[in-house]
Amino acid sequence: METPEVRSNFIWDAIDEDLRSGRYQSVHTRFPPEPNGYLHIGHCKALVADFLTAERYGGLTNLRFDDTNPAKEETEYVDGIMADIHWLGFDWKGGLFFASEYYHKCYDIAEDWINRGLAYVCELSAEEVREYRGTLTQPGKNSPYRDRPAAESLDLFRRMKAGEFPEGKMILRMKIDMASPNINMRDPAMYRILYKEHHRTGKEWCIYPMYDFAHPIGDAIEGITHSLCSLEYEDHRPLYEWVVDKAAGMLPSHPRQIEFSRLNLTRTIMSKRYLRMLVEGGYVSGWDDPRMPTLCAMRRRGYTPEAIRDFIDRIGVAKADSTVDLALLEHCVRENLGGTAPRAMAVVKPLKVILTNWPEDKQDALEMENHPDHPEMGSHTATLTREIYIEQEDFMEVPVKKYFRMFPGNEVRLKGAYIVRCDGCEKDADGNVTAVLCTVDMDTRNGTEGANRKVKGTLHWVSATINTPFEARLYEPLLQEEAEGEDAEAADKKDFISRLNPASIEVCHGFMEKYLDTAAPGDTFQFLRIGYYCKDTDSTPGLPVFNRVVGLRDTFKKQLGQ
RNA sequence: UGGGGUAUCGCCAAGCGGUAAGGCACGGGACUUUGACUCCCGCAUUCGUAGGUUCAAAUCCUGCUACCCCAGCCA
Repeated sequence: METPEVRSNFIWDAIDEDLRSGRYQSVHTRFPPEPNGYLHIGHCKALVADFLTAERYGGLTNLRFDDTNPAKEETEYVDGIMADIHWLGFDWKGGLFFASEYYHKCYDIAEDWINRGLAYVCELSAEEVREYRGTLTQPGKNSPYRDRPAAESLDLFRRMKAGEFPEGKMILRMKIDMASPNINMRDPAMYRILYKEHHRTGKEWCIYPMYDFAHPIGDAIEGITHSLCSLEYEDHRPLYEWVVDKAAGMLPSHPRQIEFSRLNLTRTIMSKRYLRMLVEGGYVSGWDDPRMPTLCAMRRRGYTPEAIRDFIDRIGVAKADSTVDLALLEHCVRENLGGTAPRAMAVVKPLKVILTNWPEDKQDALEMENHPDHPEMGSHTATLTREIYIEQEDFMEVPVKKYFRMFPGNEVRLKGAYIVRCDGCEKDADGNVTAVLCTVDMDTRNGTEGANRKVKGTLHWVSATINTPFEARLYEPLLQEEAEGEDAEAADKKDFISRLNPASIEVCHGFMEKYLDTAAPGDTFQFLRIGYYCKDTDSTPGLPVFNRVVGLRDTFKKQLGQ
């Protein structure tokens, strides 16, 4: 066994240096989602980076919900996110926390800063604050409230907390530098008034700390050493440092923020805002609709945690903006499933075949291996009868060139059974093929000498009398058409919806082997030639539902120029 | 036109002064009771660009260019 080489990255290089220089003695990370939606594939990159980084250095990772905006957050998401992290195989050994647990600490620091002249209550309106902030090229100007006495700010701040003022009336601001070329340093807001019930603290507070204040404080309280985040926070880093510095006396650690590029996947919607629109607009059945790029949806669709982690491992971590080809994700899924999923036969789009020389009542129980490379996975029985179903696409009355499945005059092998010759077909009044007629070569039963004869094609099949009907859902992930043209980014809600692939779901009524009756929700099988299918965890008793995870590579279609 | 970043094969990504890893995709071939899988073979004389330093540069220096992020009382 070769030990897969764990590739280093620039973050680990930086941490190696921090450890070498003595800046830190250990490593402690945190994964800080805001509970305002479910985790999607894009979050996995940060999640894996946080957990694996700590693991690499023998440290721990905290799960901290960044719940500082009660207007958008809900308990449902907290529970969902925790379930998803566990499903991926990670555990917050460092502990479970909520930014809201630090409200009191944040408040104390705020009062301290007011007293030290580092913060002040500003009564400018939101519009005025924007005007005073200046622009990208012009410096801002000081708020007229900037130099009010600390005692005055303190009094106002306490009354803000007491609920004496309406939302928007005033905010608490850090006193940094209104002329800074970095806009984030122009006296950023620390606290705003919000009469919203918080999913954890209820009505206890009517003032809530902003991310730029609460996040570094939370990191420092928890003793985080390396605070990993995405690139857009790069110019918040000086602010992060400022907050940690000013609060140093009241907090145990001085964490370091390191940024890396977030994951983008070709044609995949990776914005919580848009995903929320799909859910709330009823375009999908929910966050776990198998067409969604959320983890809960991918799980339901049959993606494995192993495949996703392998994918994240392969894309690497760097600082360049990048968009990873969806094909890589699908490759990882196929590779993982190909080696582990039991094989089974099911016909998704059935076409009846009558074995004309097969006795009416004859049943032949054939042994089918569960996996060609893993004998230890055992085998099961499939029963051949006079009438069977094959896939519609496996028969052509008039074959195209290089077609070596079933057509009149051609011989094919029924997987694990016999070689049959196609003699013709029956049609209805409209000319549609209703049944195909074949003759079985009785000397070619699987396992006998005669079976060693070579034929070009092999087809999967299901008995027409001994089977279980099921519903196959061929989900395609919701993908966006590549937005072309100059106005590509001006995609408003309408454009966004209209650019989604329309035929992203196809429901088929097929037949599967009895063997599949024993499948448990979540079990995935490779249906011969037609792809990987997962028993839907959402299926109800009765008609079983299998979702397609991902299709097989189809070189056949390419050869035919389709 | 302020500030912060990034530029290595179609897509990711190693490389950290000594003469371009790897994966995906793609092309060709072998094998095949899944046209899958597997297996071979091919795929950057060149690292955004123009100069400079050096025996030697993707790696150092300088100047350009392109793209991304920032003007929420969101995170």
